[in-house]
Amino acid sequence: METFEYKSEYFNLKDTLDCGQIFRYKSINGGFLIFSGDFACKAYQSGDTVKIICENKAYFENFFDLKRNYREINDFALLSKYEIVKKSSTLGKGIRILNQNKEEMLFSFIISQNNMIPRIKAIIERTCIALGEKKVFDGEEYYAFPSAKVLATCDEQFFKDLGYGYRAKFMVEVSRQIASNKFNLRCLDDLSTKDLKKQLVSLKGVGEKVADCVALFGFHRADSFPVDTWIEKIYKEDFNGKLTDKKKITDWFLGEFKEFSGYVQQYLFYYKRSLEKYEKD
DNA sequence: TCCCAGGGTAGTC
DNA sequence: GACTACCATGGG
Repeated sequence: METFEYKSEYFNLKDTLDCGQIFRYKSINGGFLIFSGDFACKAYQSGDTVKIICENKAYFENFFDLKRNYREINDFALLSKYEIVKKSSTLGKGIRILNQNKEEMLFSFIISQNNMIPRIKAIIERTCIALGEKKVFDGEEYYAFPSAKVLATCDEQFFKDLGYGYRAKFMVEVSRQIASNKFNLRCLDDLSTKDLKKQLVSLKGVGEKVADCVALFGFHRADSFPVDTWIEKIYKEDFNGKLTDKKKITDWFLGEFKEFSGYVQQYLFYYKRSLEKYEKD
């Protein structure tokens, strides 16, 4: 077991976890239990300092993206000519884009299409319990995210019984393509973001938006800008945007925010959803 | 009852 | 290329 601390005004654990990029974590006394692929860690924040307990320090240093300069990213957004970008980057100052498991991101965001975050979490949780390897970390039992090889042994009805709905057939197809090595997620690192997305979109159930999310959260391609229904709403309401084609909206944001696009997207997404929650409470 | 959710596919033109 | 019906499920 290893414990390490990271001190930064640009790391807020709760905001990083709640901003919609990760689906497997839960609150424990005073902190969080976080899962990624096969691994787990515990993380606690007090003030500017986050304490992380894990069995694989190198993995979680990379997972939390601790070697990147987030001051530069946040400053870029704070200097934006758009009021909404300033506000959202102030609220989300401590958001970091996690470096998550590529397979897990691919399957998670296939599930995400036309779905709701609490329901996505529930489906993933049921999938891990049904198929994932049972593990114990620091006294906590958990189930790893199942490999494509294991997912590929299941039929469509199995996924439907877990609540996948019409996405069940995508899971069957994609898991079998990966398990049979017809599609290899580990050979895509050297591709440009454009070519990476082209490869991802070739998979059944993966369109532009899902590919953007996998590129951003699995490959850390910050020159990605996923446009979902929330971002579409922001584009219309807060940027007075007139485009209707989602691919053109993505391109417009990429033109505005360049290599910082992915970070700004998360600031905006979190801000808009936080407002909605606040209004409901 | 209709509308919405971190949308995508397949068919049509 | 753009447009559209349809796709499961659950919450509001």
